[in-house]
Amino acid sequence: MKTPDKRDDIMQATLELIAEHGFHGTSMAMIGERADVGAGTIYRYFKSKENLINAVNQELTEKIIASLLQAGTATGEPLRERFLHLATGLSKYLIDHPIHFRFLEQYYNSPYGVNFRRERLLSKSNNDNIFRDFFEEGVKQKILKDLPLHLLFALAFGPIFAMMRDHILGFIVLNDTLLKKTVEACWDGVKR
Amino acid sequence: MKTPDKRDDIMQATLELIAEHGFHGTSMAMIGERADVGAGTIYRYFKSKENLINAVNQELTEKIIASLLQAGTATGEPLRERFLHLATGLSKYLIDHPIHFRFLEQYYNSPYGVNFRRERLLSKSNNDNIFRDFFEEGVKQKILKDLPLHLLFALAFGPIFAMMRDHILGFIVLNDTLLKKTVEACWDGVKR
Amino acid sequence: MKTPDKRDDIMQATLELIAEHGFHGTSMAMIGERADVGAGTIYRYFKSKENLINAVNQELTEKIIASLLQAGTATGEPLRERFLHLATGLSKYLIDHPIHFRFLEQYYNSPYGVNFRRERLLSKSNNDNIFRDFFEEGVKQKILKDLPLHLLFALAFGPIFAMMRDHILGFIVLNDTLLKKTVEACWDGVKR
Amino acid sequence: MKTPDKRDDIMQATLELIAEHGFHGTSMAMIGERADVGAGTIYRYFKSKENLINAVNQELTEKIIASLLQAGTATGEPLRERFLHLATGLSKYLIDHPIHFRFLEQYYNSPYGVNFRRERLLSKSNNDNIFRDFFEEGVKQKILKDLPLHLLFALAFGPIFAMMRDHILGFIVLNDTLLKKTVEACWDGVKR
DNA sequence: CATGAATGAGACTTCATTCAT
DNA sequence: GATGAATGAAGTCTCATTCAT
Repeated sequence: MKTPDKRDDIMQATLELIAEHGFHGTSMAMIGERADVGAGTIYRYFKSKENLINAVNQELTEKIIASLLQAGTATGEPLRERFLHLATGLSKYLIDHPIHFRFLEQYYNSPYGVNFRRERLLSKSNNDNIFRDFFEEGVKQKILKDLPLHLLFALAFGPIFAMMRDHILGFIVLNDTLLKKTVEACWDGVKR
Repeated sequence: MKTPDKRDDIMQATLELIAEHGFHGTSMAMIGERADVGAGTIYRYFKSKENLINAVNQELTEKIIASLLQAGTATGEPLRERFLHLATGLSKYLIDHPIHFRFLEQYYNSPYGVNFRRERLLSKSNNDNIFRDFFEEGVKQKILKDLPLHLLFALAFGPIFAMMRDHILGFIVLNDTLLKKTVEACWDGVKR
Repeated sequence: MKTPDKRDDIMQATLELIAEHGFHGTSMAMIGERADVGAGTIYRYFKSKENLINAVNQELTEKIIASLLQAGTATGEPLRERFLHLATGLSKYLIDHPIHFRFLEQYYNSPYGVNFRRERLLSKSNNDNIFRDFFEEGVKQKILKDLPLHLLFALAFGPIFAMMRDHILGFIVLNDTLLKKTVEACWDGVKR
Repeated sequence: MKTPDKRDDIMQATLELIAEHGFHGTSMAMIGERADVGAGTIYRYFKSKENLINAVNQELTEKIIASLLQAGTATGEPLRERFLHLATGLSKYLIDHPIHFRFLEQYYNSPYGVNFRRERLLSKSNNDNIFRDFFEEGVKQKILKDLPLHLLFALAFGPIFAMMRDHILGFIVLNDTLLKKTVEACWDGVKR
């Protein structure tokens, strides 16, 4: 049975391989092999390796946002609850998809990614931006510390990314209790 | 008479280029050119590219630790003061040496670095380990949250690393006030 | 459609160049050029230079053995006749293929070859081993001198290899009469 | 205490290293180190690597000839005795100096050596040539087979060189009895 | 004289990309 | 459309040779 969509196979193979072997450890031949596709075929769907990787990044980002939007709570709830929901949702997503996290780390530390990196999750042009909305409202309500948005973002999610690295390396074993405590600690960091 | 500077020139060139172009974006030829040295000369001082990069990493790590030890405060002081000192010292070092930060990020995301990554700053074998001592004491005194060391570390310094990324990209402009607030917010994250 | 000849072209080019310029005098670029093939193409067929050279050696060895088996005489014949057949066959093959002889000399004097060298023609594991069989039977029948197999081999074929060297250098011009006399002289050396 | 003659040290180091690691496995740096001499110093005594190696070859050849001349027997003796003396002397020399043999094999199979190879031991210009004298006289007296000198040489010494290779590789263990038998077998090969 | 640091040509090998089938 | 054989630029590393000290 043929796979319905070769494009998806290629992207999935790319995601896995780059998460595992890093950027330059992944050759187009490897991707072709894993996706069960001729090396040349990749170029029917993507103009270049850079292009392919950017596409994977984009898709991943969209998936995460979608997941967060779904997990997002009604704007009516107290800000603290909304934060806990958001941060827990993000954490759980990353824990469930460590490969996505590994890929994004590789991506943002590559020459390809550095150009894309600018203003992703906090971008003004991104109307769906849940994070921006959340932080702006929190500052206005004087519930969050009076700091630039980027700093609030760093305080809120920096620990979660750092935690993920240790989790993937096996330095910590996360469970619901531990995760809950950590997310609450993040709240302590941003709340006034 | 030997030119002991040549070794330093090579390491400096490596540091800058890798910070700028990443790991695989930096060729030995580029390093040689920037250091004003024949490509083959590098191999008189370092056995391989990997070796050279490990040496740069080591030197950088030592410099940072030295800087922190110097900035470290007497153990007699209250824990909160010690933390603010430590975190501010680290932040200032990184802000003053953004290239060091960029290099280390590249390093820890490379196949070379991943082996070194394990337990560096928190290593038991590292007797000078200021961070470990600090966190262990804080937990014992019930001043810090009762969490695994790695998580405390993530809460305390995750925001600082995230902040550095945005700072380097120019998304935030840091001054002493802002830095002070951020570091205090980190304390809020870890304190009980 | 695949070009199965390309692999042969590469092996032929390797054979000729190494026979002529020796092992380290032959670069992969030279091989590519002579075979009318991009340098990188060689690596589609052979994992490394060492690999390629081993393959050429193997093929050559097989060809020689095949040629000898074909020239080999019925085991019923007198031992002397069998020897003359064998030695003449080998000599003629080498005279007809001086390049093969040059290559093998290079090969057995290279670090690559030295590992292969052990027990090739006399190997117990080589079931087709005509030489071993011949010598063992000759000793048992008390027709050949009572000496270790390796020494019998040296007595029988040492002169032929030495002759080949002089022949290739043009010091001697061989004809059938001369060859016949030489081979008979070799028999005088091994017979009791 | 300083070594009286650096030139000799360099040649000795070259001899040993090339015998052991082959031609291209021996770098000028290695030679310098083994000879306890700066790499650049070698060039005070020898114009180039090729030059140095040719010098070693020359010296070795002279040593062997000298050794043979010394071991050579009075021309009055029967030819058979003279041959046994000669061949045994050569064999013993090579067995006692396996490194010399290894070097010469490397040398004659290198692009450097191939140019020198022409007419060494049988050279007309070499007045001391014991071998040539011996064979010519033997043919004239109708004691040796009526064959070109090169072929007689191949028959007489080809087995000895082949034997040496196996001896060095450890395939045969030579003792006086075995050597005597082999040398006599060589005589069987050349005598009429 | 002696040194050995410095050099750069050149070796082997990989890989993103192309193109004939 | 799909393929994968072919390519050649570029990367890491070695080493014979030079030259300032």
